[in-house]
Amino acid sequence: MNNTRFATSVHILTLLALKPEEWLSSEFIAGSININPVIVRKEIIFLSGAGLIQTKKGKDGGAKLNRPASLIYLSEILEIVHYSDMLGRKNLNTNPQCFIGSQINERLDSLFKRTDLLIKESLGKQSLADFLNQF
Amino acid sequence: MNNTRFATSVHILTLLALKPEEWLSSEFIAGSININPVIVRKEIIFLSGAGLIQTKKGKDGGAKLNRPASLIYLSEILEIVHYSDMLGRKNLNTNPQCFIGSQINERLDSLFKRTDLLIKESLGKQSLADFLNQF
DNA sequence: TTAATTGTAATGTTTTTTATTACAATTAAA
DNA sequence: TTTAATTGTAATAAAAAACATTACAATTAA
Repeated sequence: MNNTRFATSVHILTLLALKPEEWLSSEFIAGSININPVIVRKEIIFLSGAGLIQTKKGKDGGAKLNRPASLIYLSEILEIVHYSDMLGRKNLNTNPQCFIGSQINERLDSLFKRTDLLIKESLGKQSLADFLNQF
Repeated sequence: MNNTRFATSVHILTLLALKPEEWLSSEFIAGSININPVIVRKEIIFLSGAGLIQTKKGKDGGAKLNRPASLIYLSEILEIVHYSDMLGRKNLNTNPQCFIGSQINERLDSLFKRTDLLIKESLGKQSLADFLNQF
């Protein structure tokens, strides 16, 4: 993947972790990341769907953490933003009549999956609180 | 990253590893991957620049491995395609007046670098020959 | 009743990635 | 010497992905 979704989600959650009692608005969060509030709201929907945060509509609404930052792991964030195939994309349409072309995507798949798992295991040891404590 | 460069390079090298004595043309290789030959030639330039393969111009020219596949590691390929920030991109332009916004990219950088290193170490244990042997 | 906010859709813009065309330079072989 | 095949390279086009923007209904608090 080559987008900013992981960085954006981590940023959102770090802000929420810093003020666990407050409802932070998408406008405020967007101002910290310096991106459009709609992008933040869309990302927040995923985080909320995964149970990491809760949101409140209407005046003085916003988002806040649903559990302590010490119980939120970076691996969860990675899963929420659908990161996989960290080593890139495969060439679809490889030649089915070629010995290599016909099988390479299965082999790459296996390699990619093992690599993704390695990263997830590593991020599974790092909590949002750990991350925030580095500031 | 969200491109096919790693997959393409591995594909090229796997074909070369299968026929270590032959000069394979970009046209032939492109036919196996099913992409444009110019893309293959461009990728080959990087592989050649890194010393993994050699090329021969003119009629009956092409590319072949420069060392045994058992001495080529997947980590080298990763480096050649300039993969880094495997966890994605950062939001540049974060708010310098925000406690989080002003520091998050340093923290993410550190996290991203550690993650990249982990992957490189893992791929450093897998040779091209190992990969080909799975076919 | 008003103001602030989320949720969502629709559309537009920018950036990244891949493909295509073209051709000079090189090399092998007829 | 001529021909054919090939790399190396540039320039441009097309396609895909990512991000931004606008708009507004629904909701909520004050």
